[in-house]
Amino acid sequence: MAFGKGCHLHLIDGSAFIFRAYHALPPLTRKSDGLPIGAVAGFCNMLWKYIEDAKGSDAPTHAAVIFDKGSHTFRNDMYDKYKANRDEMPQDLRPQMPLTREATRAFNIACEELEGYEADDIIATLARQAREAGGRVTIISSDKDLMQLVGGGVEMFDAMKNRAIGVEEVEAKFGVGPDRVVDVQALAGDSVDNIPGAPGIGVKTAALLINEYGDLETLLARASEIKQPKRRESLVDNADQIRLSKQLVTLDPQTPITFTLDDLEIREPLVETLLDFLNRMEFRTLTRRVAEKFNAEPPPAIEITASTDAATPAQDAPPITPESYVCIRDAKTLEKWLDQARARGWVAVDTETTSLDEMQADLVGVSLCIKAGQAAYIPLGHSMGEDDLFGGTARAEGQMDMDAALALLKPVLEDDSILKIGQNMKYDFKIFARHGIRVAPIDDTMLMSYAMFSGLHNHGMDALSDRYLNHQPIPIKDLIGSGKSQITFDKVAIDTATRYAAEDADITLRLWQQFKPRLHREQVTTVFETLERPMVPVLADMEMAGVKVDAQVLSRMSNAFAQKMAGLEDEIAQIAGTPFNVGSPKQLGEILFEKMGVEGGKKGKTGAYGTGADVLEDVTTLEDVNPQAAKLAARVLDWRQIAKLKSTYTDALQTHVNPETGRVHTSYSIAGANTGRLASTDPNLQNIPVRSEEGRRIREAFVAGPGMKIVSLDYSQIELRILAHVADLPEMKQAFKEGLDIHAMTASEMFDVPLDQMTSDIRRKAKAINFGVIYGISGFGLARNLRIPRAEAQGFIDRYFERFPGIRQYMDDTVAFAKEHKFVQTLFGRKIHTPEITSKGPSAGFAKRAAINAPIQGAAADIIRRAMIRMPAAIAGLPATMLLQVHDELIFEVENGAIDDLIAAARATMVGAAEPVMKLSVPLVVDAGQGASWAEAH
DNA sequence: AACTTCACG
DNA sequence: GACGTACGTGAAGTTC
Repeated sequence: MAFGKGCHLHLIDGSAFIFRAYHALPPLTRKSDGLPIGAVAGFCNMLWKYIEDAKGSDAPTHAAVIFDKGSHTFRNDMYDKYKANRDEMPQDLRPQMPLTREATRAFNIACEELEGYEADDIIATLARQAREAGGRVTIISSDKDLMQLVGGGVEMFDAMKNRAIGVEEVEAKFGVGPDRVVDVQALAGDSVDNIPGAPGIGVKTAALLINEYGDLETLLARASEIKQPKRRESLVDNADQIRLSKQLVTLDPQTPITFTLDDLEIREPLVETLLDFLNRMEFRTLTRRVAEKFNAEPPPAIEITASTDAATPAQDAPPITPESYVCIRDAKTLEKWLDQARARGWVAVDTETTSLDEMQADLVGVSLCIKAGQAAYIPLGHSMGEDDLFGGTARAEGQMDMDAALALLKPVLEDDSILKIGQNMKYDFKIFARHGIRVAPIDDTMLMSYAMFSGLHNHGMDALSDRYLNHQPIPIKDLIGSGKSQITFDKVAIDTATRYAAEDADITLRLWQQFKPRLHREQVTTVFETLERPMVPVLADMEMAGVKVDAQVLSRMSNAFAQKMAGLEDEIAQIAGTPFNVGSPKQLGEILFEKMGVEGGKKGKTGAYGTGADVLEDVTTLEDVNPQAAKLAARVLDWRQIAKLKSTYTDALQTHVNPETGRVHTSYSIAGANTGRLASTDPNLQNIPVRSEEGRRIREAFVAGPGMKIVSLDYSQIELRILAHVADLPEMKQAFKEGLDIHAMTASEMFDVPLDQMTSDIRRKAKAINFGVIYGISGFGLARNLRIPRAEAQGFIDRYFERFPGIRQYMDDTVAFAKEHKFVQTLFGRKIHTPEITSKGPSAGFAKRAAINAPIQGAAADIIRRAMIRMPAAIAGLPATMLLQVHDELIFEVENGAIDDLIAAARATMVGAAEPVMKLSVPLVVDAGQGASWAEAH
């Protein structure tokens, strides 16, 4: 079809795709030969996503990917410094360039480039031709240099933000229409491309001038009339340079291309060619996806031969074949399998249940694996798929009696000489514990992965299997469905369940065989054995104990909150002049910043006004300017606080009270947070309110049983103490040894104020700085936190570094270490990987601060883990139970008569938790509290 | 499912 | 001249 009216041309900025892919991904290499391949992988994924996304109602009729060719263009002949400040192309990107062209052709998309011209010029030429032919054009790019082309049927599309860029967006960015963009760019220049422009004039000023004088030539002609001396001189003195800049930024719409628009017509991918290319690149996931999409058979995976990578599955491991798994239906067969486990000394174990909540889940079956490929499933609680006449479910045929099977399993699961291997063993541990079996000893592939790879990827079975076994397990959704029609596992047919469940045990064993030797190579065996694995029984016991929560107290609070909210809603509707959903930030933003005319509303990346608490607090100060809005903001803040307390706490907590135990049982994820911290879920009991008076009252509902009290012990300033130790800060260490107020001491050092003349405001500032340092301080962040000018904040930081030179050293050393090794380490050897540390752009800043914070937050996490692991022995014999951990705090339930003993024993354990492996140069201090509720104990 | 907001250390 | 930043989490509600 000839290009013409009604046609729609997509032009993809290929170089932008490549660089985005390169910087977004870690430096991946092809497994078989180590060829750098990350950018190609990202590029292919982006192209694939583009193709999928472009299939909508506004689908293109023609499309092409346009690349830059070489680095020398006609602009270099005009100006030899053009793009001269660009870094050389990274070494590992260079060999990927031709592959991106090959990839484009493999997807059967037109692929064009032209010697001596930039991709932007070709795009300009094609856009012009398409417009002249009466068609429409969409440029897939967010490059500002292309914005001059927008308008009259040409628009841009930012594929990352999923956002169209039309005339309005261009005007928002440059302050002028697309036809004057080059004038503004000529004046403002561009440090990235080394366009000189007019010194001292940026986009804002340039737009102002162009809007006033109409265009660049008029402006330059009348430059002498400009009042501001700086601007006038800059324009008068640099007129030639500005004209040159304009030539440099203006795209050439007449490049001598040798193809026509008709050549760019959309073509279906040639499936075989495409799959062959993807397979040669060894992109497993994408190959599979593409094959699935076209219902094609994926080509046989490339054989990996010359690899020393431990990720290569053992040569002798048979392929994973779910059809070969055994279903154990009688005692004799089970005994045979258990004998195998006894003979080998290990067995991989996995349980299937009816729920993810271990406290409510019923056991449905157990799977075992004793050797890669040799796995079995023991169905124990399967029912018929359909309900019977009486609304109950009949037990499925061919299953062992549950008690009989567990009686055979128990001696093996509790046998000291047989290692039980699991993936996320805490889950199975709890299931078995509810049947009177304490599984030990254990290994856990999830925790092994966490010890070795924290920060690199998550540690779920699907991710590990895909990554380390090159195998995608049967998705659970295939068995039980999803959403409303989801069924419980006991309803799954036994033969289907056998394939799924035994596969999990098989995968777990294979992962374990691969990980076990690698723990040593990665030098994290001690971390795994002293900080990860022992947490499993400790946390399982805490979770099973649960904490008593008085639902009546919560219910009363919920009712009170509901009344208060209703009152506030009425008041808010009245101030706004119209009722609206107060819980909708979008509606609130529109009312505040449009209807009520509050100025300075800032839109986020989705185009919605920000209405966070800090923004609303600023609005409340506008009493004189806009009293109605100030009042509205204040009421909304009140409403928000109560709504949060009600929905997240007083309402939700009630639903988490277990009907059998009358207590709330959280679940801790051991491998959730990168730094070694735990995370609490379902419900999260690590973020129960405390900072506000109203919120703190929720803790009154966390109570002790009759004759008992809640006891709380928390580390005082543990992260600052660790910082003082690792960064070697003599003044701070001394202050901790003397038991001084550390924030007051910091303030005194920094602001030269004697301790006896300290004010709370100065101390507050020092406290914010102390925290800031732990987080990888920046002037901007501190300024925002303290609500002071940025320059002042920067002054504080400079002074802090001057007074505590060890800090700067620590930060520099940590970042340098991270850059060299791609991980950082805690005092106890825990590794936290920081793959982003070498990336460019904003993510580099994030990675840096995370790298600075991780060893400190991580060491604190290590220390409380050590205390928790020792705690059961330390308090054995006392009528006390450890219930909760909140990062630096442990909460116990203790009989009244044993409170002092408990505090003494637990405090000693916590204070000495770093020893004997680590002798800190600062003391650890533990504060204790007690009471009828958590509110009183804290 | 993504985004925004807000609770904690 | 402009941009975009404090570290680590989980849950609820709205919007698409």
